[in-house]
Amino acid sequence: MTVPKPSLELVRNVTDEHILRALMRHRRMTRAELAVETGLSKPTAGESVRRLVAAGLVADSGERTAGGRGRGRVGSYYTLAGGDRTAWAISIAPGGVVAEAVDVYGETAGRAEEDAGRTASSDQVATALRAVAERLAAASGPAELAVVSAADPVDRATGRLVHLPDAPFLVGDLDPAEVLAPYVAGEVTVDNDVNWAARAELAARPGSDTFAYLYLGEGLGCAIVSDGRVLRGRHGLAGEIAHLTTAGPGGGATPLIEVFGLLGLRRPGSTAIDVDRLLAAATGTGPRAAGVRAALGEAVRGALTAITSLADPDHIIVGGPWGQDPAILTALRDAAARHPRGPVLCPATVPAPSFAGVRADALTRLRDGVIAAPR
Amino acid sequence: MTVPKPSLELVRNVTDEHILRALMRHRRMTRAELAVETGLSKPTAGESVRRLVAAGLVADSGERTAGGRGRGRVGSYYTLAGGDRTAWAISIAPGGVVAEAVDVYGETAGRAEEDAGRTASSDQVATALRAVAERLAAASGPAELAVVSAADPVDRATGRLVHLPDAPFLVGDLDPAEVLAPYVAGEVTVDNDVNWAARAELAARPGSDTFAYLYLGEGLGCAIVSDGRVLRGRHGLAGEIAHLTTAGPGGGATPLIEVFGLLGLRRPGSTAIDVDRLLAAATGTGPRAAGVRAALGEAVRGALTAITSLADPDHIIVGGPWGQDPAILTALRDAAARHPRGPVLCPATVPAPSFAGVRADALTRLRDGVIAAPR
DNA sequence: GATTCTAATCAGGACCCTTGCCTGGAAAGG
DNA sequence: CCTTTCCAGGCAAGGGTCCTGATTAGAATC
Repeated sequence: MTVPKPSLELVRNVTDEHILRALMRHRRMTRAELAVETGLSKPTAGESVRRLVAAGLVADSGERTAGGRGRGRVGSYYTLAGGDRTAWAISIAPGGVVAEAVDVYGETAGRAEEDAGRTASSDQVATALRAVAERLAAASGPAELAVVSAADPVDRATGRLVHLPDAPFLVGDLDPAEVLAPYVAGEVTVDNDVNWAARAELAARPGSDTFAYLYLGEGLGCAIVSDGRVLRGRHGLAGEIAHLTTAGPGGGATPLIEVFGLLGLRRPGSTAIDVDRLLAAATGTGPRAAGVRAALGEAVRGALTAITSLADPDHIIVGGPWGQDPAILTALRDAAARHPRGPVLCPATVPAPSFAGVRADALTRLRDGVIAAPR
Repeated sequence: MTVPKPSLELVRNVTDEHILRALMRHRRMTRAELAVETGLSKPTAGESVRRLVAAGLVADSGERTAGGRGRGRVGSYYTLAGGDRTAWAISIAPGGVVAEAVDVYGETAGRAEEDAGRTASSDQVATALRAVAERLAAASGPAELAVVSAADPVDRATGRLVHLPDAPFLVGDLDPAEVLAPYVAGEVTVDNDVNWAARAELAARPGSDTFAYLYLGEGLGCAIVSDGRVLRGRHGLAGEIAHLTTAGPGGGATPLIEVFGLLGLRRPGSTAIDVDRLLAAATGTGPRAAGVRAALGEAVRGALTAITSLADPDHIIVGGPWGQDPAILTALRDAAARHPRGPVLCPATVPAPSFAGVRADALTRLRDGVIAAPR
């Protein structure tokens, strides 16, 4: 039964939710201001505040109105009781860890970063994550919950980073939830960085809710957003395109990731793409660079075709260090134009997109947690 | 603002919805039975019935309880006032048109079929559709709404069948909504038959909400279901896999649909696959048939890889006249096993799946229309 | 000190749901 | 034939929630 039982509790909860969300937007408000903000009557708003104070979700801040405002009776400012609780937004990449603590008002309550060097082992990354959590906990207390972006495929059920055979594995073997457990009271949500980037672009472009996000960097990734939802798949591995069949340099059917091996653009002793070498080889005006760009275009075209065929996006956002390079992007556009339903490619717009995505989700979850609190 | 304004009207609407849905499940009920069924109190249920009768949504059927039931006071049986209104579920395929009228109770109020011959033109199909609508309207009155399955790609915005370049186009140029307009009062919903088949499989397998459906017949189609939702894409063309890059008979990168041309398995003068010839060529024990099966397996493997990479389904359901052939399915399984994240293939289980899908959707929409009626 | 202005509260009324009790009417049993 | 049993339906009271409109409380201004 999807429809709730009719009851007055239902409508009361709706009222309380309006009050709580208004306090999230404005930090401190009097009963009268709350009534105006929510559109409720003054007595109703006042009664809801009384309930919420009794439940411990809202507190009289002690501050009084007056002082320059009007000359009327002093009003009491109310605030959320758990206003100092925070959610953590964390980005884990091979280069290091970035974390921010956000409060229910959406403000940053703390920030910590830890460099891990370009070729860090998974142990080093775990250590960096632990150090960041330690500092953040010291600065702004433990977290209610954490939302994590990782530069590797993430198992949806466990939140662990997983290694797909022969695909780039950048951060390495890691269970963020386990590392963060001492510092986080509630749930730790983990997802792939490309999915978070796609969610950030989704939030940044209202009215555009069906697109794909193609990430071209050390690793290859793709996120599909359809009707405002990110496709995750059974194991959370949707968009792991390394093994997609495409056209290799010789025209033969080749898995996408192997094309970079054939072109000599994978980092030696690693599964990752060597971005620096790729940029050096593919940019410039010579015929050799043009040849590399054409080969990359052909290879990526297979991925674009698959995305277009299966997901029918309105456009494909291309992000990542070499995908956004102007010369390469042009080569990709040329290749895409040779397909009947060639997609529109556009560069990513949100800076630090995956971090923006986790941060927004952390805030949403923190706020929803307050609304869902028993009362 | 996603949360509704708190009001008592909200809770009253919830009550009325419970009463209406109970009457959809049980056809006729007394006030007392409704109270038990909905979990509401007798006065509340009775009051809701009074409101709904006044609004014309519910009617006293005239029937009285008594007669064998208990020995108590006679009760009045109430029924939905619009119980004779119907929604149409229609399947349009090159072979012909099948349509059913369903009422709010989920029962079939009428059925009509019209054969159109194997190689019907789009005009002939339109004529068949009109004839079916005519007969259905004569038998059970005009429809509140219609839900249509078509064996071609469907433009999401307009509901028209669209012709993608060089892809099979089976039914032909047709706007079902226009043909049905004289017979249908409300909305005409059109979608691809493979999407409907996937929705039917989704309903048939509770607990399994992330899979793909691959249709292998005269046309090629694919539906992706993730977290219980069918991926439709910007134009409704998600899953149109004809141009997917795959491995051709010679090992070169080839669009999927062209493989059938290279193998000589497309119907002459048409863009469709010749299923009979394909089955004749690919089944049997000789080495030639095994070779064809291997080529088909390699070609389809590209599609399976793309689906697995992009959508990460739990399993891939294979349907369609030649996809379900045991020998071919075995060849597909062999090919899939050569992929690192090789998907589990299983044959379709729902008979007449796309019709089951439209029928269920028509019923849902008809019922939702009753609930949403002004009162 | 009177006036003005605003926050908070009070009073009254309209709904909506629930529990509990009562009424009407028909079958079953003596 | 009369009484008992049983059940649909209705009535009344009580608890909640919301709203409008009026009133009180307290501080700044004149």
